[in-house]
Amino acid sequence: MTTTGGAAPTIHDVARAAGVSPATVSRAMSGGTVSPTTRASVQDVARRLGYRPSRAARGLVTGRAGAIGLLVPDLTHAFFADVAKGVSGRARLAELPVFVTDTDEEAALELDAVRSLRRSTDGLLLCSPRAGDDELRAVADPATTVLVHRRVPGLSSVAGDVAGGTRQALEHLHALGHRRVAYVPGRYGSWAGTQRDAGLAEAPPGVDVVRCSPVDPTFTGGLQAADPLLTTGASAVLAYNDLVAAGLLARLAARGVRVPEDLSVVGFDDGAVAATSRPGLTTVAIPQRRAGAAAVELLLRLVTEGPADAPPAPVELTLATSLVVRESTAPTDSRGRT
Amino acid sequence: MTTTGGAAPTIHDVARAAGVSPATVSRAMSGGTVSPTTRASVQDVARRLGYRPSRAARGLVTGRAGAIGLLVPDLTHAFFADVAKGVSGRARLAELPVFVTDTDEEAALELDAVRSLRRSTDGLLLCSPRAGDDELRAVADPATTVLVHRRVPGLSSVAGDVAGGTRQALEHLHALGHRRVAYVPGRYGSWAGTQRDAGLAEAPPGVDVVRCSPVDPTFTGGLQAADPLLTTGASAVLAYNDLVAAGLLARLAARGVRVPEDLSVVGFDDGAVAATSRPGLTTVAIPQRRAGAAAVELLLRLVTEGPADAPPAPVELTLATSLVVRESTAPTDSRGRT
DNA sequence: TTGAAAGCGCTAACAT
DNA sequence: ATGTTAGCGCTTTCAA
Repeated sequence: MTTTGGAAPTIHDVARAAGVSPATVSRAMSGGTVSPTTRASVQDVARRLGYRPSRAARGLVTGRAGAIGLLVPDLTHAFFADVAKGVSGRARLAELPVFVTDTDEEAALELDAVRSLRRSTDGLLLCSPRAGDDELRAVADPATTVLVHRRVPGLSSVAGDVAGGTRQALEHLHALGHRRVAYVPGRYGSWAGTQRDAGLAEAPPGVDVVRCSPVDPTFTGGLQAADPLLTTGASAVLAYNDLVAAGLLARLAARGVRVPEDLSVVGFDDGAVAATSRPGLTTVAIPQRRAGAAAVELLLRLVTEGPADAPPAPVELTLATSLVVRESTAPTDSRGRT
Repeated sequence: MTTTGGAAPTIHDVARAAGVSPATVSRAMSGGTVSPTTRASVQDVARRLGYRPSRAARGLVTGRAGAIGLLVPDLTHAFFADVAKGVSGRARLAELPVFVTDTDEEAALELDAVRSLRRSTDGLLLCSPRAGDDELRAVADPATTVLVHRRVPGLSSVAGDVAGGTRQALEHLHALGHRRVAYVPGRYGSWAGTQRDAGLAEAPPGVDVVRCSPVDPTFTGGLQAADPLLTTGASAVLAYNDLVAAGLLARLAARGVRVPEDLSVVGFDDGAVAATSRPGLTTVAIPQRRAGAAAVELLLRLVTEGPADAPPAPVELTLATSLVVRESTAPTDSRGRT
């Protein structure tokens, strides 16, 4: 701590030192009606004393916590870490502290966290929640909740255009001459998985999509998927995400299958792995960071406009995805070449 | 929201519904002196009403915020993400919400965040802070601050035994017959860098350590370091961290240098990259997750025992590191083989 | 074992 | 433009 004597200064300390009433200090600090002179002098005193209004006290009277909450399934997953960074950065601009909870991919922990955080925040950001639609609706207030990378009817959300991105990837492969494309799905029943399916359903005419067995959306999952994949006769593969793609790459290299000469590989997410794998991974980029920032903005809007009493119509924001082309995809006529 | 009518129930609502005074409800919820009968009935009513004590109100009277803060330089860096996950998990056990702030590797943002969070938390965890020792001491209260992966005299901390880990790596290489080991340092002046230097200074006799130019502690930094490295005549290289090692691997492969046959490579941190790079990276594992959890525990201890008035002696915890041996290191007598 | 009363630090009417 | 008053939801003496 700095040289200050003891406890943190209160609004009364500032008031006394500035020779005004606490109410005036309050007005001077927030944007109340005060003469420019007093405002300046009060703020000066406040600064000198190192005065910071107590969030607790303010929250108690205003009914706003002055903080928001963010729930993610796994902070160590690059995708969620990016979202969290976006949230943190945008929240800092608004001088809004963020409670972050890692829910360990557990729906139950998620719902617990929502219940306990609801009370101490002005709003919640739920990133790719694992809980079911009904559970979420039961526990989340539509007026103060924004989903990220997930849609639930009745709740506001910000999500990447995953279906569109999937289509882009297929078009890219189609243009390269691929006609038989394998798809390695992740876990069943996730929103992101459903979106990919929607994209696959709109494959360009002439493109056959072969579904492999689902695997864990991890590097290990990719390792597992490689061998079965080679029996499908596909000339290209679309992986559930970059991690799975990286696992594929590793196992394919071990099997002596050359990428992209023998097989083209496309990932999903454009995480750090995509740029650092060998060969560099062609992948569908989702703007997670922007999604996080956008979610904060949307929440701020909801919470600000919210008290208009009427049940607010949920807002659904879609962020464009884009295909990042690297070295893991090539035209089919390069097959068999050295 | 659930079916509740309107605002969140207060202690008065519970008191009324249970036919007791608010004071009794308070005692029943916390561990006060209440008859078992009343306690049970009050808790029952509270549960039925979905009552959650307001943190703000409680904090106002008790002087404790009932929350802690965590500052990290970059949430998307695997190392810090792991720490954050450890913190989040341990804090959940204590039912302690965590304010997380990504400070974008900026000392100024860090110090701002400390100042603004100090007031609304019971304690702060500073992970690898970028600010200088004096700045940190000026702004951080020793009684309520724990550093993670950094030491500053006068402040409590939890850190991995980086120097020891470096020594382990050198011993491993020495045992494999390497006598000339290159070291690729990261940025100047970081605590972690200093620790590695300390370990390097105790290299086994007979081992020559060649310092390369420092690079950004990233994949790109590793790419840059590879070519100069090859001019040093070293048979093995110790990289600042796994990312740099991965960059080295990529560039070495492009240059036709085989790892580990022609050159052994050792990383640092044992992040996800280490296991998924090709070849798998021998690396010094630091238990970041446990460090995060341990930091929460230490903070809890400080804050609990703290009010013993006397300036508490800073506690410095050291966590053991361990060498994870994978495929990127081999005996020197394998050099030149196919 | 329980209740009554005071007050934590702040903001928001309401006066002036 | 500023001061006075009341009270947010809770815990904590102090009495009973």
